[in-house]
Amino acid sequence: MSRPPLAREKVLDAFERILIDEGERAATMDATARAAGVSKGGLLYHFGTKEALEAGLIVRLAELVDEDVAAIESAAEGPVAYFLRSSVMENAPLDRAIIAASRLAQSGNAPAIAALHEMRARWEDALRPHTRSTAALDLVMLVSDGLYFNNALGGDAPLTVVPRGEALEAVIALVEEAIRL
Amino acid sequence: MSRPPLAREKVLDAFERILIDEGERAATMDATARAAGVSKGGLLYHFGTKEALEAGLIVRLAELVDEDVAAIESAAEGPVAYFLRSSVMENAPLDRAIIAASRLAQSGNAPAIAALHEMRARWEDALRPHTRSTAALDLVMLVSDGLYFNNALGGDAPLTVVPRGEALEAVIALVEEAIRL
DNA sequence: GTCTATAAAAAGATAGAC
DNA sequence: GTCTATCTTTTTATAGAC
Repeated sequence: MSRPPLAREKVLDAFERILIDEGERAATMDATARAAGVSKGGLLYHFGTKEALEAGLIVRLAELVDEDVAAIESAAEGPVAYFLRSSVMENAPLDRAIIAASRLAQSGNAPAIAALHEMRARWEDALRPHTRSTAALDLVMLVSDGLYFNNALGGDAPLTVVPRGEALEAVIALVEEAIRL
Repeated sequence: MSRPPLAREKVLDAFERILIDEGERAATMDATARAAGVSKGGLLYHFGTKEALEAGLIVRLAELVDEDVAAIESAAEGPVAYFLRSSVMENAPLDRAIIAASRLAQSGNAPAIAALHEMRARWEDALRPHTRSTAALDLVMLVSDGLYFNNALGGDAPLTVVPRGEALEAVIALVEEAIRL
């Protein structure tokens, strides 16, 4: 696994950041190049089209999902609690990749939609053995979705103040009670 | 309350539809005019700027939220069950307005963010008397968010197959058990 | 690998005819 | 109220120098 060129990663970081903070519309190649500190020509050497730039982000997401699923399966506190706690956006690389990909998905970007689908399927597979019924698994996934996508909506101003700390632990306790095997 | 001009409503419908199905990027004034069956000049008579067009959508959302909160408060089956069941996107006018507004919110559109915040606050106020704790209210809101925004992501291809029918009822039963007063 | 220059198309908006 | 024509700026992309 060779280290990718630094400029390439900087471009990808910038593109991701603009998608998250300012939305799909603002995430132009021009704005991305400027934010990455390279010229448009420089960007176009690494990503020849906008589609290639978007695809670069999806590849990054897929790699981070691999790591995440492994962490869920081996969590000491139990997969469900770990999964819900890690569903609160912490600005971690995976969180950022998910939000950026979901921005692309909303414009109908097929690879982004497929990658998010697969991510969800893998989470479900990892959690299924730890829930007592389909409804229980659905409940866990829905709460996770709520935690993620609520905070993802507003950029600076999240749509809602998602429960944190004590409040989050209380919700996790309610869910664990409801789904106990 | 006088009936607004037909062309104006057609423009708003078209703008909303493109935002939902194709995303923020595709929702240009040109594309909106074409989809509404009017010329760009015709559109600009009703909405002089893109900002005005976006504001028109937010006004529509606010009106639909008023109706929805009234329906929640007077639901025969109980506010929580009604609220969760109606959180599954049914392509109703309110659902469409929420998704369209959330597309705008993701670009940092301040009125859209404010309107979605207020909507959420009003839902919480309506449901609070019917939950036994803050955590219980959080749980209900998170499940609702999960139901909404998951289906909202993909346009044609929703991110996940949100539980419907029997499966949805099972989740609602789990939640009602967990939050019982 | 990275740059400048530039082309071709699409964006938001204005002016004015009907 | 609705249209066509036009202007300006932005966006994606190409060409070719360094």
